[in-house]
Amino acid sequence: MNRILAETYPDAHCELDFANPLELLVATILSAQCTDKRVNMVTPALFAKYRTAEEFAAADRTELEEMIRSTGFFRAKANSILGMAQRICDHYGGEVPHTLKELVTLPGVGRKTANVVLGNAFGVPGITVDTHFGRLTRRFGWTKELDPVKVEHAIAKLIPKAEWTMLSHRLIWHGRRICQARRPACGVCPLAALCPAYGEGPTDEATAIKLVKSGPFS
DNA sequence: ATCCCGAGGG
DNA sequence: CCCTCTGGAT
Repeated sequence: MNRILAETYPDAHCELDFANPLELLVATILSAQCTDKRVNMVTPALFAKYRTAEEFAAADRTELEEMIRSTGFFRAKANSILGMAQRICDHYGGEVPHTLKELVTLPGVGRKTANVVLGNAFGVPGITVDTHFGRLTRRFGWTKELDPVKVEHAIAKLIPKAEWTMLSHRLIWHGRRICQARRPACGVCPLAALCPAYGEGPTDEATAIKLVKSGPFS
């Protein structure tokens, strides 16, 4: 299945628009529970107004909230951006740090966000277990784990490190285009013949979680 | 386990 | 109406 994914999505890549590590970090924070398409609608104005960690840290909270409102969770995200920028100024000389350990100390930055920045801004192999990655690897029967960290470790044993970042992009692309949460398009899926969840696949994530827990996939 | 919190699809 | 979208902090 991994080989077919690679052949189907040879050019899969991060679909958030960014020009430097700081922009990617901000865009990834905004992408929580939000489509990247919508993130890309608010970031041009945002990145024109705030260009450095210093400028983000000095941003007016209300103005920042209004600019990112449509991405949802806007108060929490504004708070994360302000705190993250402040800490980058205080502890990292205004530059986005390059390690997972340092990145996850930033407010609003968890393991998933840190791996996105490492993989796409710094070229460090990383597995980014988001909603798509978890759903697809469970449907494929690659893992039964629900905890993102356990999913990450399980896949790390199955796939060579050099492929981690591209696999993440490919699963996300496939999840967006074909293997959608609510209505997977099994009829046009290039993995159909190999997929344990073909046809009788769950049609929504809540159902999927219940089925995985009761153990029909193995 | 629950909260944050908006937009779009079915 | 209900679910989902590249989660993280409490």
